[in-house]
Amino acid sequence: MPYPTRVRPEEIVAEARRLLEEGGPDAVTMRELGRRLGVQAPSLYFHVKNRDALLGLLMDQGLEELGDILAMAAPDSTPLRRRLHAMADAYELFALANRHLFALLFGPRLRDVLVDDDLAESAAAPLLDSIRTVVPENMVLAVSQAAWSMVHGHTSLALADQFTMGGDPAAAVHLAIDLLVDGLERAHAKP
Amino acid sequence: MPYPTRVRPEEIVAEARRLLEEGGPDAVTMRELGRRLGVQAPSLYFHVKNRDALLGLLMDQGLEELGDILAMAAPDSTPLRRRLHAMADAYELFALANRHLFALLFGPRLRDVLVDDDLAESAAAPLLDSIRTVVPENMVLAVSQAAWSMVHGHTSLALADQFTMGGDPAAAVHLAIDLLVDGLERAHAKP
DNA sequence: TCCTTGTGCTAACAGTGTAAGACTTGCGTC
DNA sequence: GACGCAAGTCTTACACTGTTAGCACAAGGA
Repeated sequence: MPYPTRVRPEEIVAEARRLLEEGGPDAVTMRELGRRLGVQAPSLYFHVKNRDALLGLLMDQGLEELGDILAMAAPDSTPLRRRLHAMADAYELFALANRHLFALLFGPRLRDVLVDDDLAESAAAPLLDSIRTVVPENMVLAVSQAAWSMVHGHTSLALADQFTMGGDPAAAVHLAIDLLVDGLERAHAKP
Repeated sequence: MPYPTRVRPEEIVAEARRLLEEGGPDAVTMRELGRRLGVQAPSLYFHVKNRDALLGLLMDQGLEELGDILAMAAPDSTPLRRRLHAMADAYELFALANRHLFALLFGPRLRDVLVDDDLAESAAAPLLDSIRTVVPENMVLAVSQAAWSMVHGHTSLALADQFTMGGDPAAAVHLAIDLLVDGLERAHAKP
């Protein structure tokens, strides 16, 4: 290292994430980032292609964490109903603890920024595996998409503060999951 | 009007909406807006408090349209299942035809911008009314929230291009709706 | 004719992302 | 020790953003 390196890429990503959660996407500016890292803004471009690419790195990191959390939340042994409830809760918990990162992940696609497909796939794996235990293979995808839609919808509506009419939206999701599982178990006697 | 007025507020909103759909939120800049309306950017501030307020007006407009569309899509006469399917399709159609406006409506809340509560309430009315026909009053809210979550989740995931694993996500939603309605009808024999 | 009022203008400020190019510092080699 | 090379940082600059302040103009009423 031929120069007293003042900042490493991981530090940039870490600080950017802090900035993101503190003040939303608009708060992660290259200048403020540099300021906090004791470096001029343009210097950051040596380590990171540009701001969008940096956000892309944050997205990768977020997706990986989300995948881990979902995997942890749903151990194989428990019955489907419980697994889905646990995953739904974990999904929402992650979103609440990382509002802006979550919004970044599932918001309008950043131009020219795409997350790693493998990451996305492995994040989805726990859900697919759960569903597979109770439904014939040719319906796994559809049912998984339905369940994901359900949980994701509830989460992003809750995040956007859209449940202004009261009630207990989280309970509503659990109820819907139960209805869904009931219907599936009745329709397809498990082999 | 003591001066040859060059631009009216409705025109500003209309042009802003065009800008929004053409290039996303970042494309609606005060200067480009002025350029298209034959007016300098600062002049717009005479008619509109600021950019965020302008986006707020767009949101009001969008919410109203969405409400109308949902109301049209679900005539009272048809059975619940069909109504929900129709509303789900309409919801998605609106979102696809107004991607960025939809993202604005349900994305992370703009600071200091809140949409008209009455508008939101009347947009939600058709769904609530539909649900009411098949479920006891004390469950209407929960079931409505579940259905909305379902449809909204599917829509925003589709919009964000997240269904990369193939399948037919729209069909998955319809399937889930059917399971939900089946479960409800079985559990609560309608009075 | 003059004054008020509505509407527009220009100029300016502070902030943004980022490209270009100059500089510092340390290592490896003669 | 001197030299060059390359990594990492710096300064400078440009074009763009939202927004405010203050001025200019046109028309209608007195």
